Amino acid sequence: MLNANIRSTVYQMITNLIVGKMKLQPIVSNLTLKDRVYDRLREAIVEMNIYQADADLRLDERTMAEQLQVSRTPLREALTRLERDGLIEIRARKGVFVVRRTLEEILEMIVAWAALESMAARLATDVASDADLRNLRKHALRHSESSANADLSEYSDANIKFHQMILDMSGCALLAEMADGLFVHMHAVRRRALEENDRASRSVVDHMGIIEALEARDADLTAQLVREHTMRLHNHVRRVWSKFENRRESIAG
Amino acid sequence: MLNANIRSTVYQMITNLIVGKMKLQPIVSNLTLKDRVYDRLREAIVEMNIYQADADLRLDERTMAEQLQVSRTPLREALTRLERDGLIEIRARKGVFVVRRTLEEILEMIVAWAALESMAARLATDVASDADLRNLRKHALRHSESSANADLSEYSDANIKFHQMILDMSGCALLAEMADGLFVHMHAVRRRALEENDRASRSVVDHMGIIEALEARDADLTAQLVREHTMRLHNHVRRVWSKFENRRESIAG
DNA sequence: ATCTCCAAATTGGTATACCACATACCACAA
DNA sequence: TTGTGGTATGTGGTATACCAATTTGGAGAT
Repeated sequence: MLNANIRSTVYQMITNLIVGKMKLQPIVSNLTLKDRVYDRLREAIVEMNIYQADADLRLDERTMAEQLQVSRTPLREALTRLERDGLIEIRARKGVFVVRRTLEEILEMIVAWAALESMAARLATDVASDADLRNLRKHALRHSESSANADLSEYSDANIKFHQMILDMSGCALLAEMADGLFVHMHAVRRRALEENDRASRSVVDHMGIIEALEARDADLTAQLVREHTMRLHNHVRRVWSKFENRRESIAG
Repeated sequence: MLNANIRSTVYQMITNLIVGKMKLQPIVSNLTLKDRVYDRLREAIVEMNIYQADADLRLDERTMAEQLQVSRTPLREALTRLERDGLIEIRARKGVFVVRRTLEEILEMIVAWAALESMAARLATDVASDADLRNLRKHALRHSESSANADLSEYSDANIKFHQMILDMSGCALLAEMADGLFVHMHAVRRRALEENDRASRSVVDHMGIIEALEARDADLTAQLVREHTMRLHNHVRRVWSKFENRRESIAG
């Protein structure tokens, strides 16, 4: 099958050659089965509601291999990567399990996130272009309404986007990448955190303050505001989740 | 062989039981071949001088499998993890290559490190015990001489330890863990960075300032000093490495 | 009814065979 | 000599078979 695809692609190229107009192509994708399995599993795990009390955290290699129509070998290599991501845990002869993060771990992730984004914001005051800042302000204004309209689903996405924009504006790709790695683990947290009383409106105010500090090119102030903003989420999550943990019930349900 | 090891371990346990002196069992290590191969490869790669002009960055699966006396399967799973760590790159049907970080990437790692350790130091001003701080000061004093004695090898290790202590004192394991992940990539950088004129003595001064800020429990000042200290390394590396990059020579030789 | 113990099923771990693509090499022609 | 094409070989990718440890369930004893 793959062979046939390559053959037909090459055939197409030769045909183009004969006709005389050569354009060249990027040829075949380098994506291997392992990569595709990894992407699909990662997506599935992130979307899954792992904090449901009755959630099935157990993954069976042979079942998955059958569903994905691949052998266990590339599947296991994908699982190895997911394990390194901290999304699953592979216990020898016991099974593969999606990991449930503890409240403590979630809080630590938020702290790390605060550290990274705060530094990103600091750098951004120096390297971000005026156009970047205009973009950021535009984005924040456009979506500030959705928080008032209680359209929290939309605002949640816009909120995430806001923070990603700051990370990108730092010009330091690694900061953004590392923060992304943290976000993945907080999928179940992010939206819920907003769905609480006046969190959203407070968030809008914070964002405006950050934008103004950025526009003023005030590195220290910007870094401080971003850090405090994220640490407010930290405090909020600690307060709210404690209740759930104590009741030993679903956290994200 | 592995089987024999397990057998002898179990035999030991039974013997202990019969003799009457029960000690409890760590049982067999849950370390699988994959894990052990991963550890050994990681160590080997980190120790390897990848920036030598004539360094062989190519790794051959079958050769390694033979040397390690394991099949390619666990080896490849270890390689998958190393790839996710960013230490190697697996190119389909081309080979496995140890990645050479560019100057740009090294600089970004230092920035991220600064972000993490600065936050760690900030937290430490709040949660570190007085005993922790005494320990830190003792460590710094003990090794400040080696910088003067030009015993840079020893001071380099002590220097790393100093920063790890701060990360640990934050009480946030994730910060320390993420910083560790960055350190691995900078093995070839760290020592060299010190082996330059007065870097070491300047470093000692910085450290003392950080300790004093910690002891004063001044969060903002501590965070600032740690950040500035690491960013000085950033500037230093940028200046020094640029020469090497231009000459296209060894960086860590 | 309950407990003990063993055998079969389950499950991840490992070894091995084979495939398709990449590369190097070489024969041969211009 | 130089360039072209084919072919042999090497490499990572994948599939599959088997292994060892664990779990499970039920037969048999108490």
